[in-house]
Amino acid sequence: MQTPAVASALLSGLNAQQREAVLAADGPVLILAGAGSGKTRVITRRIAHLVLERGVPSEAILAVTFTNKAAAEMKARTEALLDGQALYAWISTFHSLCVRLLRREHAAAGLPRDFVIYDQADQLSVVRAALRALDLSEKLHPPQRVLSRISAAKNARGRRSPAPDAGDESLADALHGRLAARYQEFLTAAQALDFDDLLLHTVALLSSQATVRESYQRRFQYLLVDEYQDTNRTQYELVRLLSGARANITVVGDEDQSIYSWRGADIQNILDFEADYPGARVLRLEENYRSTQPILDAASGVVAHNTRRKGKTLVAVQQSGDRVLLHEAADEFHEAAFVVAEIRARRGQGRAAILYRMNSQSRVFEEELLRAGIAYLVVGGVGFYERKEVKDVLAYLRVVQNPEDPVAVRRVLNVPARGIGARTEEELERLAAQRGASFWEAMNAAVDEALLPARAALPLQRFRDLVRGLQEDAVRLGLRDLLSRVMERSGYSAALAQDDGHEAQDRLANLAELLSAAADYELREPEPSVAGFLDRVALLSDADQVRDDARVVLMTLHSAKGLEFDSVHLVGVEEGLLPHARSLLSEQGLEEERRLCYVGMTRAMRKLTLTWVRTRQVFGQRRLAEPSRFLTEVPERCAQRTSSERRGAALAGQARSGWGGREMFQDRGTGRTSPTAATPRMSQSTLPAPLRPSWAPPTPAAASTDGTLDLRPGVRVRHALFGVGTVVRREGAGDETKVTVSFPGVGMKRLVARFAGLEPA
DNA sequence: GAATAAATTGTTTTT
DNA sequence: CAATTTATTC
Repeated sequence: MQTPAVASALLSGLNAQQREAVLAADGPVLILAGAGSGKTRVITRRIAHLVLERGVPSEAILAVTFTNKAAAEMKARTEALLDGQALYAWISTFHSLCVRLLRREHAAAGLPRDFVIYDQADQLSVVRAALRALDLSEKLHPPQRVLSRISAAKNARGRRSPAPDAGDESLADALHGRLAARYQEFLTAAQALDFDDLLLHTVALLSSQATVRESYQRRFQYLLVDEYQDTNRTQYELVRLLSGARANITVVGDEDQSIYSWRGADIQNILDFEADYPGARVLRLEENYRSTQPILDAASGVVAHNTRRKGKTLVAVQQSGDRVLLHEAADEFHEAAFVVAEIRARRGQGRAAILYRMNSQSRVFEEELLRAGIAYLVVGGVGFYERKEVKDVLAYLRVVQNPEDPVAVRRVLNVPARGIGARTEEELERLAAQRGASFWEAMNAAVDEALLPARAALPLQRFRDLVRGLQEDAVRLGLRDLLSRVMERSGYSAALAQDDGHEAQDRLANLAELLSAAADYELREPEPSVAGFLDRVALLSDADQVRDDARVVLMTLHSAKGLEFDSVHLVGVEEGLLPHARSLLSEQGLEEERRLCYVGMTRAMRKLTLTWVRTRQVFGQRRLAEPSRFLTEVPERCAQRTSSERRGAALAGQARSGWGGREMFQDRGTGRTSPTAATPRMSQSTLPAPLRPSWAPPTPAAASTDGTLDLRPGVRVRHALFGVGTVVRREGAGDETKVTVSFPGVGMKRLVARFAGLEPA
């Protein structure tokens, strides 16, 4: 029913295996897609094929990925194939799919309409509260461990994966049971769902409510799941429930890239697919388009040492290429110097990545890059939305939306300092427990019934008035304006503005950036809302920060999955680091580390370098390091070895000599840029520029600044953070214009007009 | 109650 | 080593 032209366009440039995958008939399909085998290409073309040639309405298609970035890319690439036809398919992450579903069906799911999502930091405060309630010490029960046990228990009920440490004493189990119960009570009281709950509630909804289940099964006739090897048990069930008896399900995955078992991912899901979905077709994509043969040989050589795998043979399309460079450095500083020198030498030859096992390894590389005047982007670590000031202001937003959220309330109760101390807080917690009321209710009672001395009650009352006032504002203001109001009325920005230290300035800049992000969201989203913004922020992942225009990117091996770079530098390839010491306890742990190494190596398109050091500073002490066992698994025929005495030293010298320049540096985590004149120290300094996560297309440059704004001295202007002020002085012209503005109650501020976002007042 | 100084303590990976 | 928690002073 379609023209042959379209059909051939969809299949052009595909190999036989890929075509088969695109054209596969209805029913369950498992695509074992090796690294770099054109997996996304196959998925997008399959969707387009369903729509264009099989006449499937696009809204009947559901595609699930693990990161927002992957979802955005899949959507964009599919749209490009549809010849202008609108795409109504749901393409999203597991977690946003669940949020979307639960918000629509909150009544059937038995959830409050405005439930909030707790991220890990929030979860940890809940665990601490549970420990306090049961009078247990954090020393004996590290909140982090408690949390992972709770999470494991929540997901483990059922078929596979026996409880993680089954040999535990029943006493400890009982204790954990009580902790888990308390934890869940607190979440319910706060009308909050954690990441696990999002999935679990969706599964519960679909399995208990036949009408709801059937309506979605009817709607989603075709289901595609990416990175199937990383699904956990709950995600597995969700997929099963949605695919129904029809089972038009296509899953794509690679058991060699399963690296999230510690988060509950069950490699068995992909290994058992054929048993779970009888009659499944299994297709293999074994032609690699990304890497050169030596890189592939090296990576395959490593992963071949694993036993639990289906096994496949990847063949590179690009036959020739440089050997893999294996480099030994004296210490981490030499290692960084060597890597940076390499990156510098390959400047102009595409994107480079520095991949490491843990975030703390990034620092030395950042310093070296800074010194060399090379712009870079650090993904993960302390991300933008994890910064204190950002979390604080967002917590205000949460309180305004839902004052029953005690984690948020207690976070901002005394921030900035307003005379509500630990004593008062404890008193309120006790009162809440005693009356079986929420923290917020207890606070109201304390104020209204004068249960506390005036000295404590007065600031509490002022805090309550603040929240109530903001709640009124929330009714009429948009997100950005509300946020701005929060910063202003809470005194948060004023408190920061009074402190003229470096740090406070950076924080102000971050808040300005948060405002930009909010404005950006409002502009882009068809139906912007406070809840929607908070949802999005909570579900943002590190990998979402990766911007395609960053030439040098630093990140963990985990974050690198699904990405590719012209050159990859896998650093710290040492025993205890990769494989990590904590994973050596079990054979499975070791195998996962090996897969991690494999994932890192296969990110490289043309050039791969593995480095390790002889000594490394750990615990603040210099330790001897040992080359990773994985290095011995790299076949010698595709390797070239060097060490820091020779080439590294020479290149390092070169790197040091080439200082300075006028490069733009990208700041950690946020991807914003700031001009730096070769500052030898690490700089957190920033100028506000719109935060633009990679899943959002760039905004047209037009409506950003208004050059028309009159900034002569005496003019009154409004600033998002500082409120209304009077221009005192103006310097420079055009983009360089700087103004000094006097804000009552804040003081004099010198602002770059282009970035300050001033409005006439 | 808040701001500083001192001490302690822990480091995998994260939707 | 750095980041966070705890003691001390104002």
